Amino acid sequence: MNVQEFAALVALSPHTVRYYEKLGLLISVKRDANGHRRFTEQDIAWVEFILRLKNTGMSLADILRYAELRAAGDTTLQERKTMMEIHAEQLHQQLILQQEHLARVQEKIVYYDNQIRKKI
Amino acid sequence: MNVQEFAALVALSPHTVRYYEKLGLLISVKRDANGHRRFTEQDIAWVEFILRLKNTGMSLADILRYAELRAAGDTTLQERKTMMEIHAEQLHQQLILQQEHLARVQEKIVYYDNQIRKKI
DNA sequence: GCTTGACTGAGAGTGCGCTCTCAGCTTTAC
DNA sequence: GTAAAGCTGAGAGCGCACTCTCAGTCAAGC
Repeated sequence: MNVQEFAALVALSPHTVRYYEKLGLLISVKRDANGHRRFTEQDIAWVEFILRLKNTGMSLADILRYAELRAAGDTTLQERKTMMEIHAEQLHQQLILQQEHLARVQEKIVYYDNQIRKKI
Repeated sequence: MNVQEFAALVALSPHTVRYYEKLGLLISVKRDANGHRRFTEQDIAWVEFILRLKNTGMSLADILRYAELRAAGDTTLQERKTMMEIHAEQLHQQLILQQEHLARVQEKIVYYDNQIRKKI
């Protein structure tokens, strides 16, 4: 598929897809005779995982490091596993924090509710 | 307390504290005879709540809107409650997503673990 | 009286992650 | 053959949230 179709499937703009490839996040994207990118199902799965990492707070620089390890092959399995373990732990801590934040916001809603009741 | 002590207590830099006041997030911070800011316990509680909103993805522009409602007094209680309800719902959805992301990262760790075992 | 240190506001600079512009190239349709 | 559509890379521009620089003011200690 071309860049437009691919971008639509992963909910990015074609600009952003090209930007990610330029950064080095999308390694070995095939090209046709005109030099136009041809994306595959594997590219979709890969970008979707990248977006999970990004949406859980990993910087593009760190994702790039991960993409480079992946491109380097099987010798980097342990290193990639370690990266994911560290990230999973951070994400776990982050989830605990977010739950605490949510509880405080909910307390605030109850407080406002009481204030509003008092005034009526 | 002065800006330095205050910044340390809320884990911001003095620069950022002045920046937040300039934006309008910190309304009615007292000043001493020299024009130096004098922060109170109430300012700490307020900034801590602001930081909860920020750390759960609310933009400073939206937080400013909230701060302005708060400064406007009791007539905005309902509006503030509505803002917090919308934010709580978004945060709740975000938590579900993050849990899904964490599960996928953990699956990846198991996958790497299996690959590494196979190679040994 | 003079240095040191902490404050002040205005405004410039930074880093990140896009987002867009633009000139040039192909292919397709008329 | 020519216009339209969609691609290309290079590079400029943007929005957000800081972060820093700088000139100036003031209080305290020597």
